[in-house]
Amino acid sequence: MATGFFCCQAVYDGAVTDLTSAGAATTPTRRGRGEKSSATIYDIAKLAGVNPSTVSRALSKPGRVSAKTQKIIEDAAAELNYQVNPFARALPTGRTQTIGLIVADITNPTFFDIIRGAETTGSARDYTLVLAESAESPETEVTAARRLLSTVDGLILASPRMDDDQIRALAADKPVAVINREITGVPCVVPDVNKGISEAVRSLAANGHEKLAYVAGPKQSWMTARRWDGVKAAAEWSKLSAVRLESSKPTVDGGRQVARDVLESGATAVITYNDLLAIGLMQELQAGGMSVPDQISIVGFDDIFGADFTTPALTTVRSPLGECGTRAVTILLDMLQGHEAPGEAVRVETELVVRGSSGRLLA
Amino acid sequence: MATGFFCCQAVYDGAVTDLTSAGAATTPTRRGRGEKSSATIYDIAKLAGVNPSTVSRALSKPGRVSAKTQKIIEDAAAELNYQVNPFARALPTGRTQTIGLIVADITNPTFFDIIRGAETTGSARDYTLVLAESAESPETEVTAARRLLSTVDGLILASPRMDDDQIRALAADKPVAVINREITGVPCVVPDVNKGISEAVRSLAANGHEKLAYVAGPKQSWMTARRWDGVKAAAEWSKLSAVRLESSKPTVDGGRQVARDVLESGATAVITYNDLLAIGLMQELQAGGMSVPDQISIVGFDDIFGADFTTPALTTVRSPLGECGTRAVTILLDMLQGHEAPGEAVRVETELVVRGSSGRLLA
DNA sequence: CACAGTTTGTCAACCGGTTGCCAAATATTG
DNA sequence: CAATATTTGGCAACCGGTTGACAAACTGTG
Repeated sequence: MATGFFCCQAVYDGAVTDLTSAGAATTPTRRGRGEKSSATIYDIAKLAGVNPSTVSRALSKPGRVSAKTQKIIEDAAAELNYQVNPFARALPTGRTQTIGLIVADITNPTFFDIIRGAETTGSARDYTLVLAESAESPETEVTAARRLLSTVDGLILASPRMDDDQIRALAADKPVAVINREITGVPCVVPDVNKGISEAVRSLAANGHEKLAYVAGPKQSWMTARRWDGVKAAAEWSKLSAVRLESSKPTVDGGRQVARDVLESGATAVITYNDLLAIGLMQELQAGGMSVPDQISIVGFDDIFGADFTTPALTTVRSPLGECGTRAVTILLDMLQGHEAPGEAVRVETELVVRGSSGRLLA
Repeated sequence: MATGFFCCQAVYDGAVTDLTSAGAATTPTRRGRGEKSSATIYDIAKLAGVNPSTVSRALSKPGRVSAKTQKIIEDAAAELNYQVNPFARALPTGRTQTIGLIVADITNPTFFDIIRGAETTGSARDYTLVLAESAESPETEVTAARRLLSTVDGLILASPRMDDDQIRALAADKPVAVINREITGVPCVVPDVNKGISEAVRSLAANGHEKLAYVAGPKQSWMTARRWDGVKAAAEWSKLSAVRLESSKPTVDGGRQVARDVLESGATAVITYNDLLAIGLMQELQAGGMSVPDQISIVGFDDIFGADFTTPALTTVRSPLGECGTRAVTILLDMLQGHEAPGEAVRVETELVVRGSSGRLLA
């Protein structure tokens, strides 16, 4: 039952540290064992000759005190190098200036951009990000979410593994935004796969492919179904046949393992649930003597870090994951300011990034 | 610099939410439906028929209350689904059960493993990780560190960019651990590059290489100097000549740009400051018609995610970054329990991972 | 059974801000 | 200039736990 939180708002910076006590009253603060004690609004009040509540108002309620006292108080705060104590502030108000983000796997590169997008957007609006990992387990995820929820102002779930009702329960408590999944009644940000997928399928069709395979991801992933739907529809439209293959896990290793099935399927073009599968698949096929893209074209999904490290570099449907993070934070912070949550899921565009792993069939 | 906006009218909610006008003496928390409003120790005290302070002791000071009341209180807590309010606890004690981690760049894969190691080790001991990014800027880093420091129990700096004295100043305030850099007086965890580097250089020498180039990283990186020292020493020992080349930035792109200098240097084997440089360099050399490793061998550093996506896969000196994260957290938590900080820097071993990008010279 | 020594629970004072309420100070108006 | 409206600052009660001091309830002993 670890709990974490925190916040920070560092408004007053600039003055040098201590050493200049200017000895007026008595040395005010002393604390338990940490030598360094930061100034409190009481110290400021004493220095400025006003009441602590006036200090509080001056520093948080703009316009509530006269410009004159405002100035006096700000000067005193600067001199004492004052920083609000986030805990003291959070206790009565419940506001923590913090948002939580839960991802399934910290080391999965898919989430890197989401994390960064969220962090950047959050700190631009003076919110701090607290990160937690669910280790791909729905149970851990629920626990982490509950835990986090009590210490943050809002929560973002990226590709959550728990079920819809659990998410709705969380959302009933505090603002929640979901990335990479659609749940009615909860604000969601999802990449709209259709554009990217149709571009991919059309490009494959134009290169002479007729038989397409889709390598699916984890069963409990909402996205794997959406992507398969998209591939099926686009293939139909382009008059290609499409077959769905299952992978054991959505990793490089899973991609290697599915290579056999891919060959057996007779498909000449493959779209995978994510880039890791595509990379593993490509490695295994190449190891078996196949030439990519001359004999088989491979298209990944997401455009993760490293997708262009391969030879040939991976063609992939890019999901704007950073934007997803940004959007989710924006929605959340807007909700915290009293805005309505968007009724519809927010959709962000995907697009095909053509690199070397897809092309004309030479066989 | 106006930070806090006025909002929030959520006052001490006595009984605003629901319709139970009632209005008897004291009915602070109603718990008609599930775990909506979190229970406090006062609720538990009432239910268990004891004083709140007894509840507090039962829940945090093991052995301070009798086994009998302990049991009663625990049952009551369980029934009310009690969770401590971290803010309320942090206020008087200053302890937050939280540690901060500052990295230069969230999207730099070098840090992924550090983050994961720290997160895992931390949550195993009931600490939560708070992540901040310095965006490679020393100033941002100092600000972030100061800000974080006031809200966490301890701080970890991974590859810090600020200068030694600033770090010491932080460390004077609260426990601080540093990764990837050595600073006297501050607990540090650093990969011991010597073993990995000598393995690499010896392997290159054994493959017939005589002229070695080292592609350096950012000037302000402490590690780039250490690695160059290691390469120089090992080269001397193995009777190779070694030349140092500068890169513009430690990224794939920086690696591409340095390819010219590498060719001009006449070296047949290259060790780079990190894997990204190695990957970029390899891409550029291959694009120019060079064959790796037949004409030139490339050895990276760190063994980041994706280092084996390349063709040939990258030979690299692996730094156990996850272990660095783990160790740093362990040191920090031990310090928080009153242990002494280790006097010497903690060294973790590096090792050569031989893949396809290094080998015998055929030219 | 009285008495000193231990446990165990209670009281009350914090930690550092926030905010409803009220009175004093100031501004506006007839 | 008096009367009323509006600011502005102070008081004090919180938020939910922690902890030192102390008394009541037990324990063991002579």
